[in-house]
Amino acid sequence: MKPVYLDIAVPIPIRRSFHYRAPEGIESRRLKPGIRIEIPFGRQTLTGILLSVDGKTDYDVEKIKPVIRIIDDTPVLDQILFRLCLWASDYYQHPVGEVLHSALPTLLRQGEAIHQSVSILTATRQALPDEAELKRLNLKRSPRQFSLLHRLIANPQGLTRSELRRQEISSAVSRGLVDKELAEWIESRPTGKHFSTEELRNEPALDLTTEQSRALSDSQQPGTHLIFGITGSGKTEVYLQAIEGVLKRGKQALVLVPEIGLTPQTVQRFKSRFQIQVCVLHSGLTDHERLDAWRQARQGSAAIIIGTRSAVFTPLFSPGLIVVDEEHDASFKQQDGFRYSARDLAVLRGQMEDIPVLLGSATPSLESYSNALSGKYSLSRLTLRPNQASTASYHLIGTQHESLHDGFSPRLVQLIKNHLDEGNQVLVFLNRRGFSPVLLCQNCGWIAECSRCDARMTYHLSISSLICHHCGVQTRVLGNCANCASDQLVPLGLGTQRLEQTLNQLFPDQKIIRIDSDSIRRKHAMEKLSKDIIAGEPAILVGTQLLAKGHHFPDVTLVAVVDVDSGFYSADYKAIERMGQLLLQVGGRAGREDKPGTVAVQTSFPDQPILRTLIEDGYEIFASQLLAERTRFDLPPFSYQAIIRAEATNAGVAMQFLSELAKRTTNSASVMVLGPVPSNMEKRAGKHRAQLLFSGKDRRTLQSCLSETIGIAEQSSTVRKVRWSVDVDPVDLF
DNA sequence: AGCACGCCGACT
DNA sequence: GTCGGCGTGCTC
Repeated sequence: MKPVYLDIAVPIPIRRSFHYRAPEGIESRRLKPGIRIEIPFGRQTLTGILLSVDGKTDYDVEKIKPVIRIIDDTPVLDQILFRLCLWASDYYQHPVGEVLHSALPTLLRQGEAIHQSVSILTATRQALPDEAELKRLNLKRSPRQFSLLHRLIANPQGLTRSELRRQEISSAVSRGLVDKELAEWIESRPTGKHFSTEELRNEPALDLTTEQSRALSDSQQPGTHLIFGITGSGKTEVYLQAIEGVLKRGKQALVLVPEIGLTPQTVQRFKSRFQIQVCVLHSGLTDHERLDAWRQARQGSAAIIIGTRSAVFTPLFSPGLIVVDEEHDASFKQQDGFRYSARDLAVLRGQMEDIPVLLGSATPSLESYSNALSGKYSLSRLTLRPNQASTASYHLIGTQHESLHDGFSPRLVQLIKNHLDEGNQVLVFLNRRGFSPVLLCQNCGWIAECSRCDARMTYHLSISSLICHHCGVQTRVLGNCANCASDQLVPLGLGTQRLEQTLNQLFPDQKIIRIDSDSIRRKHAMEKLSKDIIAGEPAILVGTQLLAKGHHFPDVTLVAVVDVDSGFYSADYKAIERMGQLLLQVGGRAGREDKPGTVAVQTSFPDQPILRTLIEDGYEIFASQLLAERTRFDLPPFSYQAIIRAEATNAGVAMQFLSELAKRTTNSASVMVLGPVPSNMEKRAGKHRAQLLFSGKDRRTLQSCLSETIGIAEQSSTVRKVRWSVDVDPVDLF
C-alpha cells in the first residue's frame, strides 16, 4: 500500500508544516483539509490542522511519527475560511499554523468538539422487563426508577439532563437505571435550528432618502460597496435594511465594528430592530460564551453576528452579507503577531463567498476611497441628513497671536460660555490623557523621562505620579526634583486632567465630566457617564478619542478641539489622514435636528492649506488632495509597503540584524528596500528597536522580495538575539 | 513557541 | 560539591 503522509500546520512560529503518519486503516474520505488532528510535537502534544494528504515526503521517513488522534469528522474551518487563512498566511507572511489557530476560538484550539453535545438518557430496550425480571432487578421496590423507565420507553429520543431536572427526577434515580443496564447515557448533538424568517422585524424600518435607497439597491449586488456617508446621514439604516433583505432569504449577516464601536448603543440598534438572534462577540466573553457564539453562527441559529476584528473568521451557515462599519478605523488592523487587516480580509471573504460587502464610513480610508474611484468598489455617497438637520459648522481659531490660559484662547472660553448659557453641552477634545506631558524642574532644567523608553513621563496630578504612556511604568512624584532636589517642579503642556481642572476654575458652577481611559477604568464607568451625558443637563465633557468614537451626544452643540497641530508634526505621512478623520469624527458628535452643532478648532497654523480644505471643502476634497499627493510620491495606495521590525535588549543589535538583511537581499529595480533606521522612539519598554521598509509598485514583486528576506532572516545568526516581525500594509510607519 | 541540553558562576 | 543562568538547537 502506498504510504500516506499528513501535511499538518502546527501552531508554532515556524514557517513550515510537518508530516505525520495517518492512523492505520483510516478511510481517506475522513482526511479532509481543515480538520484538527492531535499530534506529538517534540515533547508536547499539540492541535494541528490538516493542510493536505501527501504521497511522498522529503523528511526522513523513519522520523515521521503517527498522529495521536483525528479530532474532527468535518473541518473546523469550512473550505472558504480555510482558503482565506492560507491566503492570509501567504500575504501577511505569517506562519500558517498560527494563522489557522488565530481563526479559532480558544477552546477549539484546545481540542473541544465542534458541536455542542448533550448527554441523553435512553432506555436500552424497547419493552418493560417482565414480572420475574422486575423482581430480580429489584425494580418493584424502586417506584421512581420504574416510572422513569416507563417514560424512557415511551420517549425513544430520550431525556436530557435538564429535562430530567425539570421533571424533578434526581440523578440517583437515573443512576439506578444505568447501573441495572436498563438505561444508558448517549452523547447526542442538539439539532441546531436555523433562525426563523417569519416575523423578522420588531420595529418598522425608517423611510429612506433617495440616496439611501440607491445605496441599498447597490449593496444587494455581489461585490464591495463603499458607503461614504456623513455623520447622521443614516448609514446604519442602510445596513439594517440590507441585513433585513438577506435575513428574509434565510441568510446571515456578519457585522464588523471597531473595538471602541462595540458599545451597548450600537448593539441595541440591531437587537431592537429585529426579532431574531443577534450574537455579539465582545472582549468580555468567557471562552465558553465565545465558543457558543461560534457554534450558533456556524449552525445557523444566529442570524446577525456583530464583532470586532477577529470576528471576520466566524463561520457562517449561510452567509448573506458582510458589513464593515467605520471601515477607516485603525483597530481593524491587528498590531502584533499576525498583523492582518480584518477589513481587507472581509472584502476577500465576501468575494470568495460571492456575497456583498458593505464598507461604511463618514471618513473613508484613502485605500477604500481610491478603490471606489477606480471602480473596484461601488461608491454611494450619503450627503444629506434624513431629518433635515444641518451639518456642524467648523471654525478655526488661530492661536498664534493669542495668550492661552492653559490651552484655552479667550475666544474659545467665550464660545464655551455662550453655549453653556443657552443650556447646552460642550465637548472639549484633546487627544492626550493625564495632567501634563512634561514635568520640568525650573531650577536645573531636569525633565522627568522614562528610564525604559525614549520618552517623557506624563504627569498625573490626581495620583501625584508620573506614568510612561508607552510602557506603563509608574513612579510617585514627591514634590522635589530628582536631580537637584529643588521644589520648583512645573507641569508643562496639556492633558485632559489639566483641562478638567482649568475648566473647573473657569466655570465653577458647571458639571464637568472627563472621559478618557483613566476615568473609565472601572467596569461600566463609561455606560454610567454616558447616561449622565445623555440626560442632557448642561455640562462640559472633556476627553480623548474615546469621546470621538461610538457615542453620539445629542445635546452637545459645541465641540472644542483644543489642539489640532500635533497631526501636522508627525513624520508619518498617514498622520494627516488620521487627523482629518478624527476631526470629523469628533465634530460628528455634536448637534441634532433642532440644535445645529459648532466645531471650534484651535490651531497655531490657521492658514495651513490642507486644514482649510478639510474644513471649508469637506472630507472628499481633502481626501482627493491627499490622494493626489500620494500619487505624486508613489505612496500607498499607489504602491505597496511592508516593514520588518526588530527589537533587542542591547543597543545596536536590531539595527545590525536588519542591516544584514538589507545587505543580503537581492537588489531589484521594482522593490525599494529603505533602511534600516532606528524606530521613531528608538527605545521602548527597555527594547531598542529598528525597522526596514519595503516599498514596491507591484504587490507580487514586493511579496517575493519580502519572502526572500524572511528566508534570510530565519537563517541569520543574529536572529536569536532579536524579536522580529513582519508587517504587510502597515498602518503605523513607526 | 516550548523544551532539553550544555557549559560557567554563587550557594543550600 | 550542586542549583540555575540563558545560549543553542530541534521539533515531522
